[in-house]
Amino acid sequence: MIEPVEQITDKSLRRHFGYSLKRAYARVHTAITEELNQLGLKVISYSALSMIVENPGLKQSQLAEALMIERSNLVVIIDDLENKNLIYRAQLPSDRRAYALIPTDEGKALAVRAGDAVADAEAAVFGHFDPALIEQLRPAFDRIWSR
Amino acid sequence: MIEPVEQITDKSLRRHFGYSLKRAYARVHTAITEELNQLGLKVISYSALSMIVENPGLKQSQLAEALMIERSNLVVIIDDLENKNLIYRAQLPSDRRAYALIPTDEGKALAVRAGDAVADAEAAVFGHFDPALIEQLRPAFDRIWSR
DNA sequence: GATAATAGTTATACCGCATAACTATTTAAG
DNA sequence: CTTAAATAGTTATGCGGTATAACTATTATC
Repeated sequence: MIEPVEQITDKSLRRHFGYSLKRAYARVHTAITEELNQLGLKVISYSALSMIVENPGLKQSQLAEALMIERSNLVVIIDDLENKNLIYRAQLPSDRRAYALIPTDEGKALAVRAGDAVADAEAAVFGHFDPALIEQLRPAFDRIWSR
Repeated sequence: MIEPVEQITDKSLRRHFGYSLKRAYARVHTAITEELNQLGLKVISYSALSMIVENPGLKQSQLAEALMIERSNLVVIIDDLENKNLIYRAQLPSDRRAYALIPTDEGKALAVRAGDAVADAEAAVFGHFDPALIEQLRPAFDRIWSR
């Protein structure tokens, strides 16, 4: 005889730390996305803009590699930033195949505002974390990535 | 005069802890996906199978809510698990609209193997973490999620 | 000078996820 | 009791993120 199940448990999944990580990241990602959305940016376009402001003149292929996305997918992101007058494609005299990506003053200003908005969003999510713990975690997580 | 940029930095992005989190999660997700792929499972279908083994007889709508996915997207996942003879849809006498999801012996066995495979993959990624730190982080991350 | 490699672009496809609409069945209201 | 509303499962569809292939223009290599 098959009976309905009232109380659902997820003990077998909670065993995995990756699930805690996934869900925590989902919260951060949502918070950041909403903040950036108010500034007309997506997470990936904010990342691109920040990198261009920090590394003015870099090429699309360099940016794609740094952001670990495909060159082809970067095109529309750059198009969008350029249409919004946040950056522009400048001709590289040394290589006529490539573009040098340059931020406009407007782009530089927005990068600062967006960076602070992202930091605020993260602070709201991790507010109850000990700052010392965050600084302990950062290199530990970065090591996971860079190996 | 526009010059090529040799060395690309990402200081402005490294400021955000969310990036460290994202990249670390990407690594663990990849590791888990590869392990589960060898067992013919995706992350989401492993999650579904584990929940069904732990809560035999639950309905699809209950499972969808527990996994926080749409009912409509769960259908194909259940179809797949059923086609692989890992679970089956049983009629619920108390509600002819709903199915009771029941694991097969094969499904139960695979859930155990897959769970261990996931745990191994996570251990490989977080191997250099102090176990005490993990157990400190788990409830902290879960609190981020459940608020 | 021919060949290979690189930069940017376009088109395309797949996947994860969300919404809407539908059928069948159950529950709630009048 | 009958009708309306809610629920369970399903199908179709669209959107966003991501990956691959093919193409043109240009540069580097042999």
